[in-house]
Amino acid sequence: MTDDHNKPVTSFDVARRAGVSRSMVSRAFTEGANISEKSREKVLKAAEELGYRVNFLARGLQTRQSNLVGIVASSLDTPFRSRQVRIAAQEFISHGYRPILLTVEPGDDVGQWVSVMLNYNVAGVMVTSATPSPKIIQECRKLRMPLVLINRGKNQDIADTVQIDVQQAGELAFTMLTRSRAGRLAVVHPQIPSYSVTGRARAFIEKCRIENIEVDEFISTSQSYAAGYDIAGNIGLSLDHIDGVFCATDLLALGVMDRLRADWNTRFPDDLQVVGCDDIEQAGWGAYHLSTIRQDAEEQVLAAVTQMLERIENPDAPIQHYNQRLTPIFRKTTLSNYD
Amino acid sequence: MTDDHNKPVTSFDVARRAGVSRSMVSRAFTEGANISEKSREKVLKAAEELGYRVNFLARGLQTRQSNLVGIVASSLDTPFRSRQVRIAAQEFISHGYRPILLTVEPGDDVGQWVSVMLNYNVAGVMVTSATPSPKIIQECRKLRMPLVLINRGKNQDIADTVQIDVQQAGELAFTMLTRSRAGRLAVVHPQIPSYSVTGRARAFIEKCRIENIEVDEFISTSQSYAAGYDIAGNIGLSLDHIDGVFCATDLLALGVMDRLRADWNTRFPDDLQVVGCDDIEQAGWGAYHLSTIRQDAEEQVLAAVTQMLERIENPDAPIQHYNQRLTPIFRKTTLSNYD
DNA sequence: ATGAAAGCGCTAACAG
DNA sequence: CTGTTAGCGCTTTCAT
Repeated sequence: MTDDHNKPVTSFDVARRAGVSRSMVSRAFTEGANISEKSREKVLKAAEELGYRVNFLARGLQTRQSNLVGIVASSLDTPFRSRQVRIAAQEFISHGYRPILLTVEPGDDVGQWVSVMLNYNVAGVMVTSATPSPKIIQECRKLRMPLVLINRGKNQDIADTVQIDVQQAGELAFTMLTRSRAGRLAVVHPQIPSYSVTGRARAFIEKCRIENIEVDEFISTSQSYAAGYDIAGNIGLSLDHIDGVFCATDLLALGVMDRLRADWNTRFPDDLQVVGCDDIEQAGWGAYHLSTIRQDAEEQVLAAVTQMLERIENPDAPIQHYNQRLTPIFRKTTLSNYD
Repeated sequence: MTDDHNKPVTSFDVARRAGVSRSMVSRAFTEGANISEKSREKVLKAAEELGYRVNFLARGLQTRQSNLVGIVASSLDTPFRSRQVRIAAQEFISHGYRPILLTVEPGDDVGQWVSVMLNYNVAGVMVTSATPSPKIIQECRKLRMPLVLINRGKNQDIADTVQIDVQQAGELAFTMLTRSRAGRLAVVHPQIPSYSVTGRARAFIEKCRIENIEVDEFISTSQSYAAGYDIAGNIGLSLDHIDGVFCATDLLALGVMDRLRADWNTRFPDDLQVVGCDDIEQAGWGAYHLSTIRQDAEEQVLAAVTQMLERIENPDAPIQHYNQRLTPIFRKTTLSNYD
């Protein structure tokens, strides 16, 4: 090994050592290329010895397609989101794509990050965070860059989307809460509007209105556990006339429960029924046994990945919207189930 | 707009429309390049009109450096891991790097993924999952590819690492548990060995031995909540002669607590003291108030990113090991604190 | 089956 | 300050 130079080894080096042309080493690393088994082995051997690796970026430049995809996500350290991202990454990888992960912090402009992705020639980008501006969505469309939005509503029919059926979510929550005993309801949802979480709360309120049930509205500062814990300070004050509460997010529900237990010794479901939404892992933990509405992360992400793959395949296909159905999960914070 | 062809627009197109050379458009997009304000604006305008974006991959090919980095992580949907990854991604991004996220699934070969990163000319890779084989670590070193390992132990002094002080962790757990009343201890840790989690359990046991305190060992199937819940079935049987238990992971501790409460009506800390490790968000939740040993994810990841940046800067610097100190967090599952 | 040559989109070195 | 030239590492016609 005299050639331990610092220069990265290129196909040229391999070609020389194998005594063939650069084309041959390219072929040796290309599935189903026109090359004899003998030559291929010769090349592979030389490559091995030299520690050669195909430079995918250069390859992409030539073939005019990269197998990079973008994932832009916010609140990555939140149970539901991290689940989504894990599945998405895994799924992309299993399809031969490599995900670039761009995390959105509060105050960031999502569009900016989507825009950055464009610089990397990604095959497509999936966003599960705040909604990018119509402008950037337009730009993606113009550049024929596949873009799929998760739980951002059908954005003016301009991008592929996967979203939960917010209507169904609201109605499900209502039914779960009122099935056993009608009552005086409440809902807690975050102040900052967002398609899916504000949407389900709105739908719930609407349903109450239709059914002529009074509903108190509690606005939390965010959709976190801490926010639930905080707002529960107010809920506690209304405990005497509230039967059941729908928390727009499991995390919110968990915070609410802990605060109520701590300050008012509330028992669930006897003193208060509660229903969450998402079905994060913690909802099923023994300390909570939260009844909730399951939003199947796997189904959701798989649908999104499929949409993206299809659009990469056929950029001119009509826009798709996948409306995800929800499942009620009866655990121990509601009085009875449907049977 | 007659030129709405499908062809992606290149610097050549922009150059022509702006009436300058390709070099000029390159300069226009390069920080601190030698170009007049007037020309730059002309180029920028043309670029804007055409919807031009610099192709970073091509740029990287030329400048022989990409601003891509790799993150390989397992169990991404776990509280601590997702926190690490969020911080890492955020940190890399803020330094101008774009992280490619490769998730490791059980049974995967970590080395394979590190290897894949090499194809993308990443500036470096951070791994927080199972330990890659010495072989791949060697290869990275040979290719002068910066590699930093989090909580994988000092791998034969062959890669930069950041890890917790397992010794301190074990001793801290011991002290937290025995400070108020000496007793009969137990430890639960997963079967599958891993540097940091097995390490802290071993250190705890060792400390008990030195101090002449008996310690029961419970082996769980993994480090998850569910595994803790399961193994607590056995712990329950020994409840009469155990005072305190150290769970190698917060998640494990939470599972243990829930099971013990459900089946034996155990009260913490009165019936049993418990100490976890990591300090995930859930440890602080009202249903648990788990006393634990904090492993500061932010500090840890920042240290790792810094190591990597430094190595990119200077590939030949001596290997670094960052030994992270731990902090005891006294909540309500231990009897008293240090004061 | 193999090699020569052209070129993907970009930047850097060199003239002017 | 600007244009010309020469590649970065790779794949791909097109001949042979």
